[in-house]
Amino acid sequence: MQPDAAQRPTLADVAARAGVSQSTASLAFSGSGPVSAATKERVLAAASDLGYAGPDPRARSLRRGRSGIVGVVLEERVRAAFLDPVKIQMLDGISEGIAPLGAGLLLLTDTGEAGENAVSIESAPVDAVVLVGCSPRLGVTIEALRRRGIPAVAIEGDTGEDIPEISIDNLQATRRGAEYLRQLGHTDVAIVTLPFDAARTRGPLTRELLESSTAATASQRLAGAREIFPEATGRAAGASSIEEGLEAARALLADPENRPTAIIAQSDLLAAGVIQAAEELGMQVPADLSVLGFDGIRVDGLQHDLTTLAQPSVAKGRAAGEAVVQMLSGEPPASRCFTSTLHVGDTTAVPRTAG
Amino acid sequence: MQPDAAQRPTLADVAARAGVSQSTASLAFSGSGPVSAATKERVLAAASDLGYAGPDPRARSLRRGRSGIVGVVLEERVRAAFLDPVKIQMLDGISEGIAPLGAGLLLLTDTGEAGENAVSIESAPVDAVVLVGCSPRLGVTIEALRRRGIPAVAIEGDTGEDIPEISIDNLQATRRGAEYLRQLGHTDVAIVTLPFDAARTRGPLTRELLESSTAATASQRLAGAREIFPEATGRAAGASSIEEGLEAARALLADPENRPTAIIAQSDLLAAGVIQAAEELGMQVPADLSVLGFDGIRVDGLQHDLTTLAQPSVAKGRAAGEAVVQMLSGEPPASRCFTSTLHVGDTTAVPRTAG
DNA sequence: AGTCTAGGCCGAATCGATTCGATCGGCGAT
DNA sequence: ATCGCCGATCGAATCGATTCGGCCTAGACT
Repeated sequence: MQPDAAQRPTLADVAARAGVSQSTASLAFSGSGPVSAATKERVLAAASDLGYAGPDPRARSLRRGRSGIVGVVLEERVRAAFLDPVKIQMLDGISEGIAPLGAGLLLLTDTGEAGENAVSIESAPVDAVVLVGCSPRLGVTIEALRRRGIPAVAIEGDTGEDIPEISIDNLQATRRGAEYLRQLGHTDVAIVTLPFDAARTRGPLTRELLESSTAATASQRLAGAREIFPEATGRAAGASSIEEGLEAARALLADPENRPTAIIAQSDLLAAGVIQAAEELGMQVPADLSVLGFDGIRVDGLQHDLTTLAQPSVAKGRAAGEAVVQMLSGEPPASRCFTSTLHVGDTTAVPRTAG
Repeated sequence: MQPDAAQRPTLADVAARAGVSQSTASLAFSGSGPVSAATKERVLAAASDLGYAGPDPRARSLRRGRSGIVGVVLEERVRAAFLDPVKIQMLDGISEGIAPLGAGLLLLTDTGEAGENAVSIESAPVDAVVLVGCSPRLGVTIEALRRRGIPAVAIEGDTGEDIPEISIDNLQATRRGAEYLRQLGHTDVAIVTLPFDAARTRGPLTRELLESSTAATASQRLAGAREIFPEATGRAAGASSIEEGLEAARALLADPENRPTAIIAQSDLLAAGVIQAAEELGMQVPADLSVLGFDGIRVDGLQHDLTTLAQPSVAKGRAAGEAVVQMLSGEPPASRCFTSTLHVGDTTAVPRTAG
């Protein structure tokens, strides 16, 4: 084993030294039971002598059946989530929402890869989890949680199950944004979407791709756009990032003869990439190309005030955290749907009349 | 208990149904032992029938002595850490560094408040922890970890113990920045520091405050500045935030007759606050006041290109994660010290010659 | 053909604490 | 004075899995 095989003292050792039974010693620590002040002090003194650091959380949680940990399932590498301001805001909100529990936040990813020693969703000592983001693997994850009997709440995920969902008006919001573009006079609009499937397939919006979609957010936002522009096509990005937006937009704008006058991006980061691509090609935003984002974050380094659909990310996280608290206290949790607002910045304008 | 008292199946149930012993069933799951393919399949089938979701992580970690979780101790509320870009970058690096473990990342705070059910540093099922940031409570925390026998690595914390430390050249870097200010011609320089003590005392840099300092980072950076400007004084902020920088700078610039020509802020966020305060007072940066930051992050909304000491935050986190991996595999971990570089932006200039 | 070997499986101890039910004085009430 | 009750404490079962040592049997080697 470990080189420092010097056995750490256990509650039994402490009890023995204090001359009380193990059960009494336990009571002295947890405080959940009648113990005389004198005895308690004696136990604490013995613990101090022995360098006992308090009950082992592993044993405690085995016995109690609760670990005091809430899992947060991110759909991607932790690193990627940290780079996404929306995720950070949600995490922030979640941490605020579960504060009354005093529980820790365990970051997990939904990649499906489970190493030998790895802590995955299938095997993490959590009392509840919050599913963050529209992960394509949602179904599998939920099934695993159900089997383990772990309560869950989803943020932006069409679970189709009995787990509460915290969402926003993806379809209506996008429709509102699209409508704004139409009012400005746009008719030729392209879309850069979030990933649709588990493989995060990048490329044109083929019918197969859409039909195989497991990502509700991307589908809903697309549907909202198509209620206004039924013919609109575009490309799916491999993630919500500036880089992916750049790549998708390069493809959409490749042919100078045949460019849309506006691009609807399903996230602000994608929108930032789109703008970058347009400027690379010598186009001006919004004169030559209007760009609509989604999220309402500030994109670092972006010189524009993005026209976008601002969603209350922190509030979503907080609501999810509160739902967790409710579930753990036995109350039936409620789903909630928040509303996004259209922020008009300087990346949208009347289209330049085509020649 | 829980309303869903329908007992979840245990390994024993699975074993019984498969007609094998519990030990064999365990082997079938963990794969660490000789089990015939047929038996293994039978066990797995039984598990599937019963809806068994795999070994309970709580029991497993009690027996194995490892939880597969690495704790990250933040010196403040999780929320605050999420708002600090430096922290996020470090988290990012840590997650990258511990990737080979496949371990989860548990976010913990070092506030010392331990509620009834709360998971604190004293009682979290972690295999190791990374102490992030220069928490004034470091000593107490480390003592608790030592008693529990949990290996730790500190980022920016003078532990004075045998735990490895990942740091940067705080003193030398600040001296370099201060030297640059002196070369520009500044002689009257004030300093806005990070908190020195557990109470995060805000206010003038009194001798008592400095002597009671438990925060190495603040002390080192101050020492570096004073090697160039021995007489420099200033104020301690209550945290690394724009708000705190604003408040400290308001005090330092309160008297129009007696203003420094430059302010050294111990973080970029503080520097942003300083700039804001100066502009509030009608001063121009850098014409009326030079401002030097520390960190090298991009501060959202800041219109300046801050002159600052850029530190490799991600690399620090990654190094810490790697050190954790080493410690858990028994190797003696090594401390590392990274180097910061002076980035000259547009917030520093030759001082306006005093009347 | 006899013995040795090793794979495959089982029993039981163990990890460290929590908690239910029982025991035992001592004290207030009748 | 006695009954009953309550607070303090103890014993022992329990949480759910891992793992060490031992046993059995079939195949291999001489």
